[in-house]
Amino acid sequence: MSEGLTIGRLAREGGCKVQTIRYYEQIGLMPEPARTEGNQRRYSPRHAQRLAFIRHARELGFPLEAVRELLSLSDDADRSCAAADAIARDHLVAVERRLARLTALKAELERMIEQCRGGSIADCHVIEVLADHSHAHCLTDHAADSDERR
Amino acid sequence: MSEGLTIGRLAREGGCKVQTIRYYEQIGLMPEPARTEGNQRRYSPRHAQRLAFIRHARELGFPLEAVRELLSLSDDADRSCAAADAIARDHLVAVERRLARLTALKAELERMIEQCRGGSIADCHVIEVLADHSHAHCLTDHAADSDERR
DNA sequence: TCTACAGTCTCTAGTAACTTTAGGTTCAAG
DNA sequence: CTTGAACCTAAAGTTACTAGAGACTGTAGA
Repeated sequence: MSEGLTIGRLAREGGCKVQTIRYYEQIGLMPEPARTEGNQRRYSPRHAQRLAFIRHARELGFPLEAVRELLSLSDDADRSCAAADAIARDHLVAVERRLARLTALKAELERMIEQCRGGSIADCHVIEVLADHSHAHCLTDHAADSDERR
Repeated sequence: MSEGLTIGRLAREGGCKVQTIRYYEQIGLMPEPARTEGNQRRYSPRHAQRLAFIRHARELGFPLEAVRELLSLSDDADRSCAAADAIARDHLVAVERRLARLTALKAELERMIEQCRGGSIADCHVIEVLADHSHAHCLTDHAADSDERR
């Protein structure tokens, strides 16, 4: 007869783990829900909505801090759209950088593998390419670093 | 008059931070270098080569564990190239998955931003798209999750 | 009503790959 | 001989969770 969703159901709906929800609560992204007499969390549809928002933003790759900002914007419907737009634009730029980098990596990996035609390590191109950075056939733009790592 | 590279110079050459080198030493990726009387590290060209290998592999996005394997393969020039090839192939698959995902994200972000034409949050599409996952215009393939996060 | 057992609770620690901080020591130049 | 940049160790912080331990709750079937 209990009211509301259990954390397990909410997790299934939101496409995440139970622990993730508790984690979001702990860091203040999700509000504390009601509890049963036995101290178990029971969630309302509003909670489900908020989790959906968070998960969707995360799936789009927004870092949690950006999600937090986005949430505070959406809580206050009168403010201008500009801030949300700026966050989205920033993120787009980051995504584009990562994309460019990954595309280059893919090309280089394919070339490395292409050249690997068995034989011993002594003339393995995979190893060789890695060992000698200045190798003429290195396509990677090393100026564009610290994107992948961040 | 000291022999060898200081850690600072090695870091500059390798394109990483001083602390990163100490970290690699700590986890056994870089061998312990000689020390001066005053206990400072002094590196040989061999160290520089090894760091270059590691950094290059990292730039290509290989996780440190893969780098470790690759290093042990390259230390032993008689073994078959097949293992290195397999690692590279695995990694290529991972890169391709991330690439596909990022491409979809970019499209969705662009669409979100495209639709944001000022106005208040109440009708901001950035927020709206995030809030309503089932929105018809959501392009993201949510089956392909857990790539971005990992 | 009893009992199983899946689900829940809190708390702590672990993950990758570093980065940062604190508090001190060494090196090389002027 | 003094200054200041570069170095040292050790420990904690970062992101976004994930996993485990050990105990408790909720509910469905016998």
